[in-house]
Order: sequence, then structure tokens, then C-alpha cells
Amino acid sequence: MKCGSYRLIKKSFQCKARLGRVYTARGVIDTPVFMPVGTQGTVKGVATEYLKSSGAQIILANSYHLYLRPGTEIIKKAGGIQKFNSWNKPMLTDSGGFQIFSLNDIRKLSEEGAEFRSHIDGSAHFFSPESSMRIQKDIGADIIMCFDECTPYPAEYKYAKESMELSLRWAKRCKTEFYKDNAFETQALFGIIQGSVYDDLRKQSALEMTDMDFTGYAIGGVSVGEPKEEKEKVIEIVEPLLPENKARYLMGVGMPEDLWEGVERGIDMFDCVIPTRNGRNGQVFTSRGKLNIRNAEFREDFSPLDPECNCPACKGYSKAYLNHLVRAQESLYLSLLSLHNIYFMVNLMSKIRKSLENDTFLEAKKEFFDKYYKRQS
RNA sequence: GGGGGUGUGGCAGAGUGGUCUAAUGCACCAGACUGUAAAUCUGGCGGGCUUGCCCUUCGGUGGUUCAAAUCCAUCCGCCCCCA
Repeated sequence: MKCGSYRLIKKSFQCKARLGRVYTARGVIDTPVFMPVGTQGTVKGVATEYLKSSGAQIILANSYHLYLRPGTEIIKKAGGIQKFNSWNKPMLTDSGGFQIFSLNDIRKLSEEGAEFRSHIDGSAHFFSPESSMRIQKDIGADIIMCFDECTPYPAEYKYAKESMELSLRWAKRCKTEFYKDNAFETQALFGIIQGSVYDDLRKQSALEMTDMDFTGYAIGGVSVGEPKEEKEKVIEIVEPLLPENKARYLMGVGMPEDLWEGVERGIDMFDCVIPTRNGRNGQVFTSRGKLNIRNAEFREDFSPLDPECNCPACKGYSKAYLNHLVRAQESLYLSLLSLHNIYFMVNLMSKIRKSLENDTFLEAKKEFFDKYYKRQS
């Protein structure tokens, strides 16, 4: 089976949701799937063995960050990123395209690529579609992404159009570079659809990207500050234009509610820093909504974070204790809360897949939302 | 016994006649975070309401002054040095 290929197992009769599988040399991924983000080759605060225990199937890493440190040579020598961090399972790397957005102040964009001033030491580093491909090949992720510009939000139509078209031209260059050798036997290249919140731009991007025939397709340029409705509309515009036999990946999403909305609209893959970042900031996701464990109401709450969760934090510790760890700035909470949130997202996706098997997706979604928002209302 | 210093909001600590409900930090109370420059950032933190004002605060009391955390007197507490 070609790396990164998608097999559709079942389509929901209720909505666009799909149950499927993505094949890679390092394992099969059941979709819909949530992919934890490990920018620097590590999911922040979570030891690999715990990450495995969560049931996570694939994790991300970032080209820009790993290229700067430790450098691709070391990762190559280590035998690839999966061996380097001892994950030994499927990984996906982002191309550096998101850094064009997030490191806006320390980069210069041109037709050729993007020059970054290293956030570590200020040195200049030029990223092009070609160099991004080489970096990602060296890092050795199973799925790699086209180098694109993650269009900021809000963006004027003119800017969004030029940005989207630039990403299209870059995608062509990525493809050429990627297929120069036989890397595609062990790696897959996904294209990224841009176009901000403009329907015609999204359609044009989707059409031209699919013409280029990538192994999978991502929707990028979302979750950059736009309202929830805009994000959902983007999926609705793009999804019908994507081939059924390829994976669809919604980049940078998201919150638990976003995962339901995304799956319902036909998305197979998600990634997000939310579980780890929010965990480090004390925010915890539970079946009864999100809460901030730092808050006073948990000082003497000796129950677990989520009675439905079987993660180490929930199995071993009370809210009161976790509250104490956060207040005392004890580093253990970083790990425990990040891990809990990853368990939550991974379990949520597993629940979603099960509901698709049973043809009860919409019922499961309603049940989830009723419970999840009860606390907040 | 002699000499010197000091007392400020939960804590530490600025301020030494009006611009002081009083800097700053911590603590405390909340909120945000979406392909990670984030264990970060933002707001609040005396009381009242008509949200602009009013009332009450800088150890106690009493003064000086148009005006006092700030000056004076006195009392109380604490600290240091010498005996």
C-alpha cells in the first residue's frame, strides 16, 4: 500500500463523516484521527511511553524548529525522527508554512520562499519549497506537507488571492522536488488548500491542488482567529471538491467541538497544540466541559478531573492535588494535565469512530455537546 | 540606662505636603490560548452606587495647614548599636 494512501471504510448516512484508514510504513491510522503536536520532536511535557498509552496513533513535528535545532543531520544520523524520539510510529511534519504566519515579524516573504531570522539566535535561514522538501525528507516523517503560506486572518481579498496563488506555485515546486527521488515510497506528500474565507479562492485552490494529484489534502489557513462559522463554511466549500479516496486533513484544529464539526463535514485528520498548551496553562478538557484546575473551586475537590477518563492524572490524582501542583508550580502538573488533555482528544476521536461504526454519529454528537456544555450554562 | 532607626493595602516594598486608593513584585480572583518564539498572556484585586462620582484607608490619638501616608506632639509596637 502506497504511503499515505487512504481507504474509505464507511460513509455516514447522516452527514459527510467518514470512517477510514491511512496507511504508512510505520503503521495504519484509523480515521478520523487527532494528532498531538510535538513541534520540537517531543509532545511538550509528555514522555513517549505515556503518549503511547493514550492511544495516539500519529504525532506532528515541525521542520522549521527541527532544522534550526538540533539540525537535520543529527536526526538523519539518529535514523529519522521516529527513532530519534523513540516514538517509532507514524509522524507528520509541517513544512514551516505556519511559521510564515506565526513568525510574521521575523521573516521576509518572496516568490522564491521565506527568509526567517532564527528566533533562537537571529541568524538568517532561507526556506523554499525545495529546501522544505529536503528538510522534511531528512527528518523522515511518514507524511510531509507542502511548503505554503498560512494566510493570516483577516486578509483582504487581494492579499488572500495572491497568497493562495503563491501557495499553489509553491505546491508545484514541492511536488517536483519531492518526486525527484524515491522518497515517496516511504513518505507521502500532502497538498494544502488556502484561500482564506473567500469561497471562490478556496474553490480555485481546491481545484488546482487536486489537479496536481497529491497523496492527501489539507485545509490550511484556518484557526488563525476567524469565527467558528467561517471555519466550518470553509470546510463545506472545499470538501465536495476533494477526492473521496484521499485523506482530508484540517490543519491546526482544534477544540473538542471543532473536532465534531470537522468530522461531520468530512474531515479525517486533525492536529492541534491545544491539549498540551492549554494543559500547561491549567485548562483541562472533560466530558462535562472545560475547566481551569487552578481555580479556587477545586482547592478541596478530591474527585478526579473526569470520572470517564482513564489517564494517569485521573487514575492517580484528585483535582485538589492537581490544583495544588499548579499553584505550587510543581513541574509534574505540566505533564499530567497535558497528558490528560491528549487522552481526552484521543478518546473523543475513538468515540467518534465508534459512533460512525454504529451509525449513531449525530446522536453521539448531541449527547457529547449536551453534557459538555451543561456545566457552562 | 544612653544613642539611633522604624512602623504603608494579605506579604514584601516604593512614596516623605496637593498630581495618593497609594508604584512595583508576590499572593489572591478570573479570563484567553486552535499546522507551538507560550509552564504564556490579559484583566481584576478597600466599600458603595446613578460607573462617574462619593465614602473609608498608610500603627493609635491629638494638632498644624486651604490641603497630611508625608510636618508637629504624644502614646503604642518593633529593630540596631553602646553600656
